[in-house]
Amino acid sequence: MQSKTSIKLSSNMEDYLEAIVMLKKSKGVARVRDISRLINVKTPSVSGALSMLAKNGLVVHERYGYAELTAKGQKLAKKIKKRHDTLSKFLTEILNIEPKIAAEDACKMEHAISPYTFGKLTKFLEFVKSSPAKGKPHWLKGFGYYVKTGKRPKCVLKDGGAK
Amino acid sequence: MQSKTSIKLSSNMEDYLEAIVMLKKSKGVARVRDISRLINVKTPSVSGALSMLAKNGLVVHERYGYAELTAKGQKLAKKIKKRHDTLSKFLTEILNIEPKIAAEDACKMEHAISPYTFGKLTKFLEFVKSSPAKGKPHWLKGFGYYVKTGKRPKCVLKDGGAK
DNA sequence: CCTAAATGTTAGGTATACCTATCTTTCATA
DNA sequence: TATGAAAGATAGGTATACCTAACATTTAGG
Repeated sequence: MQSKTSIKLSSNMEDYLEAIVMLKKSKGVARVRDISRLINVKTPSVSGALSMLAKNGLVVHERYGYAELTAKGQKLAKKIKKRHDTLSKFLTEILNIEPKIAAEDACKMEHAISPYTFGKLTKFLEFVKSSPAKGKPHWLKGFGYYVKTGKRPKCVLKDGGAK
Repeated sequence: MQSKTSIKLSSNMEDYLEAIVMLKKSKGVARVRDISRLINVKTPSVSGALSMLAKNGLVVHERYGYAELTAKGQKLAKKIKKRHDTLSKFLTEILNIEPKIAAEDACKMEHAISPYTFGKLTKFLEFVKSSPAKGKPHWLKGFGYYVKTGKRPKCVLKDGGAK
């Protein structure tokens, strides 16, 4: 029926899906109560969300039972998680934001990023990580210094020429 | 009444505020019809939004008249615009995303970014722009090369040592 | 095994943010 | 200056995403 192309889920529904994944990983099962605590809503909201997700073929949920992802749900959840992780990594590793704030912001921003921009961000992180420097590349350390002191680091090697 | 501290506006209301600013700048006045066209909603939605914003003291709107920002509305709008511009600049200048896509993504992401993260992003752009190199710093050109070719640029100056 | 607390569901209500249909006002111009 | 088209407002409807209150089921201790 509605399983033709890749479903477009609302931010909220994506959050529920993410919560289920996290709980399965951490507790083995995803219960309504735990989902509600995780995303700070009351249990009736979770019940409603689960029937929504079930209607979309992403979740299986028997009355009074656990929430389980279908294959389709898992596939979607994996995409969502990747987006979250990439954004989170960018915030912590590039912008030097504390993990707690980064996690919060990633949670909100992950719903707003387009596949194209996600791709570019992924490439950017790849590029930074592939630096031949051990740990952070030189310029990124320079950014840390700039944030701390408000001044650019002394230029050991002038960054001028090169195509 | 509710004008005590800085108002927390919904993403949608922020969009209306932005639209008013843009129209004032481009056309001199902000009409309901133009707002509706700009953010792709019907005129009754704009009417509703304007009374909402008026109730919050951000906009003055006489029946059948133009929408005007109050001082408070202008202050808020300026903040929102800055957030938008910063995000947009990051997407275009750092991630090399085409202006059109960048604008769309910035529109969605700007509502999700926290003040803290916004601050860091601002600093990051500052840092990049303050590079002694003419134009983009060397490492950023390297990223462009990496996106195009999938390979790291030949390291003219080995990026290894340095604190 | 049975009951009380925890958990889950259902029903019904609120707020946001849209929409269409209909009515009112404004304004350009014939 | 009268009028019809454009613009704006209002009324009423839909969908999402919450909530509280009340009811049902499960489960863990006594």
